[in-house]
Amino acid sequence: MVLTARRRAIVEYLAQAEHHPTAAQVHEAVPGSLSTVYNTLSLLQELGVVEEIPQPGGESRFDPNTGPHHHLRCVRCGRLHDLPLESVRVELLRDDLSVRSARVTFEGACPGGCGELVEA
Amino acid sequence: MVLTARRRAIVEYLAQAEHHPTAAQVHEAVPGSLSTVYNTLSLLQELGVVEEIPQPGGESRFDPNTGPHHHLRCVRCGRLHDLPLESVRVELLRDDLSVRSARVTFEGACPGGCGELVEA
DNA sequence: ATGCGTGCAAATAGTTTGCAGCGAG
DNA sequence: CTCGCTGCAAACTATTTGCACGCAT
Repeated sequence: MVLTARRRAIVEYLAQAEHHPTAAQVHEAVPGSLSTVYNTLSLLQELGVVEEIPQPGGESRFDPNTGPHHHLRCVRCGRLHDLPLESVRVELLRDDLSVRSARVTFEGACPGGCGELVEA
Repeated sequence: MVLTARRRAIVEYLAQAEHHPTAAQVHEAVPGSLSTVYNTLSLLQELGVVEEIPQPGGESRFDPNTGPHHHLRCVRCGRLHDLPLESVRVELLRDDLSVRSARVTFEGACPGGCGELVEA
């Protein structure tokens, strides 16, 4: 596979956007067709550098974050923010379950408040 | 709105199934059309007695659990199990964020192991 | 008689795929 | 020349909606 200018643009947009864009948002932000966006996104998923995060009732968001971490979803604007592993403590208070990982999603407000009331 | 026999059957199936069925699974389990299943499920969501849990790459699952709780997704069979609030401890180690709730999803194995390797 | 639940079929949204063309190595 | 990225259009899956019928009040 080739790291073309188009693909680089998509990766860079994902990496630079702080809000885990939808496929449509990627398509708006970088030139190219929507199918190329989807193709690239699933390619990136196979490479393990991007993760799909399905949203209740809507479009999936795509998380360019390699390692495990947690999320804060803003209940006002729907944006998804990363929270580093170290800022959350999770503990499973049972020893009868075999578990490999834990992901926490908080619901709350954008750090510092968010301007828009809708999807951005 | 009326609690018909059909609706009661859907609610009871959801309540009794331990694995958070998909809409298709509900449809297989109770008589009636698929659209009625969807209609009823979204009705139940509006009433706040059922919650949609979108899955990566597939169909949403529906959780008949009223209150907040956590989940364990089996990486083998895809089933989603409930974990009561008390069996998990979550702590946000920052005070600059305003947060209303936290949901934890563990990835691991079915409690006691699961028979099927696929979706059930 | 009215209202609402139901089911069919059609519509929609999001995503995937087939295929032809083209540009880079 | 060849390989594979790209984009259009068509296919597909999951879900929603429009509409007509029928039962229960």
